[in-house]
Amino acid sequence: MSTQNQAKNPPTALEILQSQSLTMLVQKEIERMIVGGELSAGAKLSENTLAVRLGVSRGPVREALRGLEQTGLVQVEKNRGVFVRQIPVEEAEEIYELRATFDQAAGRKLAAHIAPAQLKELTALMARMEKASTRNDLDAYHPLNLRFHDALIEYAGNRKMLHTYRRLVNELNLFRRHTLAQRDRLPASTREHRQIVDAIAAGQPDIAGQLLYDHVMASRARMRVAHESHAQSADVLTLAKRKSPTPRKIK
Amino acid sequence: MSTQNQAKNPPTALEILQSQSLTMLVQKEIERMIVGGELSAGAKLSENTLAVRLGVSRGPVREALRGLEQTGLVQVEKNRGVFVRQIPVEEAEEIYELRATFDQAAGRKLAAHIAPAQLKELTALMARMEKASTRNDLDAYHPLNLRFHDALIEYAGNRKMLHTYRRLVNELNLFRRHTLAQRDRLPASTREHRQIVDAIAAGQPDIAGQLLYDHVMASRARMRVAHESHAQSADVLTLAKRKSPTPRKIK
DNA sequence: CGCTTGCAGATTGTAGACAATCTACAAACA
DNA sequence: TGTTTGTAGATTGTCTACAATCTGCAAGCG
Repeated sequence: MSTQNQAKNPPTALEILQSQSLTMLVQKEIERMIVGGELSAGAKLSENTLAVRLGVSRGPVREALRGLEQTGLVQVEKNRGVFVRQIPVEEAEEIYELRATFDQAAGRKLAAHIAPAQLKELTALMARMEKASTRNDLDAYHPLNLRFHDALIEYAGNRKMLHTYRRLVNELNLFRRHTLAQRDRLPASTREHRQIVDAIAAGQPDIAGQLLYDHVMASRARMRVAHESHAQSADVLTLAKRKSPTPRKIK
Repeated sequence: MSTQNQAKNPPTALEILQSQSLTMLVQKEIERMIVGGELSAGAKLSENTLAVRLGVSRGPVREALRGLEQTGLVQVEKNRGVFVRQIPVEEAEEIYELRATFDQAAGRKLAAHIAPAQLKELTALMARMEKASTRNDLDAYHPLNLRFHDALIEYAGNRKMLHTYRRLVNELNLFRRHTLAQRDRLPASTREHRQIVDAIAAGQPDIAGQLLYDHVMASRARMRVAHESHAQSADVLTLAKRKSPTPRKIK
């Protein structure tokens, strides 16, 4: 997908018909519902309900769900159904650590050689984040932050890394509380971004890499704190909302 | 899967029946056929043939193929069929670079704190590789090398990283020529392994990480050389063997 | 009163059938 | 002779139907 047509060549209607099978469309739609929050973590996905709602039969729905299982968005339990995956905090932390590793590697590469246009784009994103930060506008800040880090990986020029990174970030969306971790830490986060861009512009690979690693790991630490502070009430809510808990009931 | 029952608790027959749906079994079987070389890169996978051969209907086969598509092992072309993916050399290089990043991170962590039993296991694997190296026995060396690097990632203690790493290595199996790259380089590779284990044992994170990164990137360079030296004849063969080339024919 | 057991409804797993599309070959034409 | 076009066979995409399993509730039993 992203290996072809990178940000140019709008695919023709013919190509769309050729490549977009019902299954793929269904998969994208379900994925949209999940990451968009329409289906919350732990929710059960009924094949029949989805099929009726999307106007197709159960076959394509089942195939789409198999695909989503491999991407880590849903969890299939035989004869019981498929559920939106619940990411335990330990797994979220592991993903953060992986992201830190990716960002570190990207930072190194970019500091060694970055195209002027790319550096300009990073600087522009950073400027917009600084504005959002002064307004303490988390809703504006968060998407910019995502774009900033995504751009870092993209500019590093390893498509496999970019693909893997995006899959991980997508999965992390299932762990809702991580977004809130940034609240009240926008100034610190913004400052770190500036240091990172400066190190890249100055051509200091080790420093840029280390700053990025520390930056992401700091987000991870904030996420954990936010999780723990809300742990009691939030966990009770989560458990109550889930219809059938992961471990099979034994009567 | 690997998050539960890690190398203990042999799953009971009951748990097997509960978790193993036909689709999953079919998916594993097809995957085995692919990585085992029974189905070579570019080969077409006929739903009907697979279904008959495995004694099931087309439904589970289609679902399994959808899953394999997400893991990157096969490529689905609408109304044309699914094919075992062909990994271009550029993508193989990207995977090597990603592996290098993973190994670097794992080396750092292990040098900081590794359990004695784990260090002992790494040392044992290394000793067996040295023996294979003196006999110039690539068939014995290669699986040991895989286990060595897999153990490094496993011992680093990030299950998400391990899962991602294994998926990448699995995908790399589709790029056949990379195994041969090690031939005649066993002594160099073995020497590097010893340096790596020494750095880990000595508790030198930066050195262990750097050595591992360089080690994998050296494998990548050898792979590229091996690829280029066989490029002409091999590519002609590959193209001839493939029944329907990726770009759609236009009459 | 609490626990077990059996049944009814609903949901998932699988198979088979039909429609849409592609591929290949052969016939027709310039 | 080379190109185009039409058609037959095969393959894939999707739907419908049936079998297997699960869930929840109520009746029976201690």
